[in-house]
Amino acid sequence: MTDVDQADRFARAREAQSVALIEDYVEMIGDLIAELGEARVADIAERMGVAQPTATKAVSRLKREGFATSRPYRGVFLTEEGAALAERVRARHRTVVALLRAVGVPEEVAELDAEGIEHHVSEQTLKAFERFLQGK
Amino acid sequence: MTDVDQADRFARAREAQSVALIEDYVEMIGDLIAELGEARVADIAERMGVAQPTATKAVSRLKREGFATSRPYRGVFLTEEGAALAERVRARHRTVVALLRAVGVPEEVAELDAEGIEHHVSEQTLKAFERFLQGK
DNA sequence: GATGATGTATAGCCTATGCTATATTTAAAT
DNA sequence: ATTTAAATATAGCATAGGCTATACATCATC
Ligand SMILES: [Mn+2]
Ligand SMILES: [Mn+2]
Ligand SMILES: [Mn+2]
Ligand SMILES: [Mn+2]
Repeated sequence: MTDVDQADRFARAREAQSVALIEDYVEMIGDLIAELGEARVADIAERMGVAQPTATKAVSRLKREGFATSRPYRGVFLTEEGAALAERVRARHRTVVALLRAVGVPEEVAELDAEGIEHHVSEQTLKAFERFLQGK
Repeated sequence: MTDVDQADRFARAREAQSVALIEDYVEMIGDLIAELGEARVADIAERMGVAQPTATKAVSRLKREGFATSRPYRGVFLTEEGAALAERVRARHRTVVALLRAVGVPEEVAELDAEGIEHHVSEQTLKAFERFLQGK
């Protein structure tokens, strides 16, 4: 393998990382809206396990990147794009957990590890996981 | 699932991320030493796909955390702890690639995704992967 | 051994993601 | 309607990880 190839891999992993937080926030805001009818910054912060100003800042980024909207002192909403991303991320999360379970990982551990793994599973790998799960 | 549980998961994923760069650097420095007899900052930078000062800064962190040693204008060396980490990381990387291949992921894609996934695979999941691979 | 090329370190900058402390707004209670 | 409590925003700080430009050291070459 050439140095450039490997450098590309690392660059890809770095990029995935930068997207990971967005994905987790968007998915989780979707959960809150589904469960409680709205997503308040305080709830977002509590579920993410971060301080409230950290959540506020994250929401700013989601807005800047077009995944969410909000007005001062009001709840947070997902744009169409945000809702679509949340759906994709949620489905992928489920598939990753199912794959881990299928190869013998205990449920608790599968859920734990999936939270990180999911962000590095490409479309191709996801498809392979789905085929594998069906063929069982 | 309680909010605290989920918050813990996210916290764990964040922690894994913070360790990920260290793991990649240490593994790669080990590769360089094995291949070239030494690891120079310039080579580290090239393989990581980052600028040279970025690699220098990373090496500083490795030293600070006890995984590497170096003297100004000389190569970088792994401590015992660093070499042990490199070995663990390399083995885990291989296992993750093997598991992906075993469930039908093409080799190229497996290598690409593994570079990110590996850092979120717990000991328990790794053991499950190994059992699954043996039982085939 | 002087010189030029190469490698490394340092300075200074940026963005992302955390935090605490505090101001401000909204909502609830009296 | 006030007052109080709760939620949110903002200010200011820290660390990690990027970058470019530049100073400095080492190594070859002549
Ligand atoms: Mn996640
Ligand atoms: Mn998830
Ligand atoms: Mn990696
Ligand atoms: Mn690796």
